[in-house]
Amino acid sequence: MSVTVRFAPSPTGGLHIGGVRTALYNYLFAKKHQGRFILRIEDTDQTRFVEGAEQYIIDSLKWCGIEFTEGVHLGGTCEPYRQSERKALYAQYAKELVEKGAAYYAFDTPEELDEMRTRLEASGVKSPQYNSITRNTMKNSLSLPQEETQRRLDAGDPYVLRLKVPRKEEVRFHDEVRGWVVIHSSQVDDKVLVKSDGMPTYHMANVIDDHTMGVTHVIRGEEWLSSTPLHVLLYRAFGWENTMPKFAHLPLILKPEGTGKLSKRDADKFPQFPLEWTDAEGKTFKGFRELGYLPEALMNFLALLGWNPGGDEEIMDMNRLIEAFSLEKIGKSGTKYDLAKADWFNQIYLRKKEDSDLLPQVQLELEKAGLGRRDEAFVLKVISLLKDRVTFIREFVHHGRYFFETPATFDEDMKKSKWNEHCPNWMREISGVWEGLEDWTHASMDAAFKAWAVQAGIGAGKVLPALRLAVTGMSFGPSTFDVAELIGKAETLKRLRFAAENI
RNA sequence: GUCCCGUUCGUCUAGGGGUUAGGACAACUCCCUUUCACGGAGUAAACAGGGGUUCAAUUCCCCUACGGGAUACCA
Repeated sequence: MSVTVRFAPSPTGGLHIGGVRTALYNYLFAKKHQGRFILRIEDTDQTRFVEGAEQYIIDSLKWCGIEFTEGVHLGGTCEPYRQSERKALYAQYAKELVEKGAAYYAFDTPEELDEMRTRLEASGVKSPQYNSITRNTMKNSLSLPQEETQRRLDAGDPYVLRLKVPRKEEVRFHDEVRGWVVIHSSQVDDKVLVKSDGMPTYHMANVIDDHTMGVTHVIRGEEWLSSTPLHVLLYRAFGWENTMPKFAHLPLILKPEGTGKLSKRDADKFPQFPLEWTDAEGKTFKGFRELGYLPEALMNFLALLGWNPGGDEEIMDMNRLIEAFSLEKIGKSGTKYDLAKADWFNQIYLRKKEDSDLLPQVQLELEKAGLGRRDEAFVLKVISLLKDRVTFIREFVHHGRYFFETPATFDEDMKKSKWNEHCPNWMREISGVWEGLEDWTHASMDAAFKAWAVQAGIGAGKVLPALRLAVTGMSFGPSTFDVAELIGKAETLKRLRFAAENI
C-alpha cells in the first residue's frame, strides 16, 4: 500500500514552530515514499476557531516549501477536508458505534460531572474517571432504563456520546519511534466521542478521517502518545484494527530556558511563527520571514531538531533531507529550542545564494532604512563585499550604510584609540596624493598610499584605521580601498577632507 | 496524585558491551587579515545516581532522582 500521511492542525491561531516541524516530517516522509500528503483542518472546537488561521497555515507552509498533494486548499478525492464539513459522516459512524454497543449516550450535566469527581476524590480515589465502574452511577443509556433513555432522546435532552471502554483489556501498539507501548484499558476513561453540540471530539474525528482517507502513518507530537490507546480502542470498535495506521510520536520542542513544552504563549519571547501573526488581542508577532530567516535555513534547522540521519552531515537542503529521512532515526527525548544554531544555518544559506538572488531583498531593506533604491550594479558590489560578514539580510544596512550616505557620525571608541592629532593632516595629504590618481582602483590607491607612507616615514598601521574611520565612520568592514573604489573618487576625497575638519 | 514517555558536552546530536566517547552551534585561544568577517588550527566541555548481569557496562536489566506529556463536552 502506498504511503499516505497528513498534517491536521486546528485553526486556533498562528502555526507555531512545533507544528511546522510536524508538517515538515510528514512532508519528508511522504516525499521519500512518493506518497500522498493531506492537509486536513481539525476545526471541531468551534469555540476556539480563529478567523484567518486556516489561510495563515496554508501560507506559512507554502513559504516553508512544504507542499501537499491534496487538502483543504487543493481539493482531492477525500473531500471535504475540513472536519466541520464532515459532520454527517461522523454521525453515521457514531450511530454504528451505538448499534454495536461500543458507545453509549450520557446525559450528565457539567455540574453532575464535577460532583462525581469531588465525591470520588473525597472517598480517596486519586484520579476520578468516567469509566466501566463509575458509569453505573451516572445518567447514561447503560445505567438508565431503556424507556428513560428514549424519553430523554426524544425530548431533545442534551447528551454526549461516550466510548464504552472495556474493563479489562490490554492495549498495545507499536510506535515507530518508541517501540512497543502497553497500557491497560482500565487506565483509559470513557472518553466523549460526540459533544453535546453534535460535533465529534478530536479522537473520533481523527480516527474516522484517518481511516476514510487511507492514512497509513500518523506522525504527530508526543502530546498524543497518551491518547493513542484510546484511538487504538476506537479502531478496534470500528473493526478497523487490521488497517490501523502506524504511529510515530515526535519528541516535543521544549522552551530554551526553564522547563515545559514550547507554546504559542512564548511567542513574544522568541520567534515561533513562520510569518507575521496578529492574535485576537491585536498583538503582532514577527515571523521568521520578517526576521530575515531563509526558509531553507529554517527547514534545515528544524529537521535536525529531533531527527538525525546518523552521521556528521548537517547542511542538507530539502532534497537531501527527503533522501535521508527515516522514522527510525527520530529521537526520543525532548529538545530545547535554541535559535543560535538556526542563525548559523541562515548565515550558511545566505552565503550560498548568488548575489543577484539577494538583490531584491537587499534593495527592500535599503528602502526601508530610508537609503533609497540604488543602481543595481552598485548594490550588487556592496553585496559581494558584505555577504561574508552578515547573518541576516537586514544586516546589510547596518554594516553598509556608508556605501549609500556620507557618514555623519564616527565610531567613538575608534576615535579615542586611533585618531590622533596628526590624523587631520594625514587625511589631507592622502587626499592630495589620491587626487592625482589616473585610475581609481584598489590597487592604485594602495600603491599611492604606501608610497606616501614610506616617504612620510609613517607606519601604514598607524594611518589605516584612521583612514577607515574617515571613509566609513566605522571600526570594521571590508578593505577601505575597496570601499573607496566603489563610492568613487569624488566622494572619497570629500569624505577625507570632511573628516580632517570634523573628527 | 496516577498513568505514559524520556535522560551523552551549555545547546543540537553521533555512537554503542572493550572507543583517547565523535561532530556541529555557542564560548575561548592562535594563524590569516595593518580592521571586521570568511577561512584554517586549537582549547575547554558530557554518558543523572545507585544496584545488578558480565572477564568487561556509558551501552543490557532493576530502582531512585530529575525532566516532559497526559489526565476536558481543547486539539
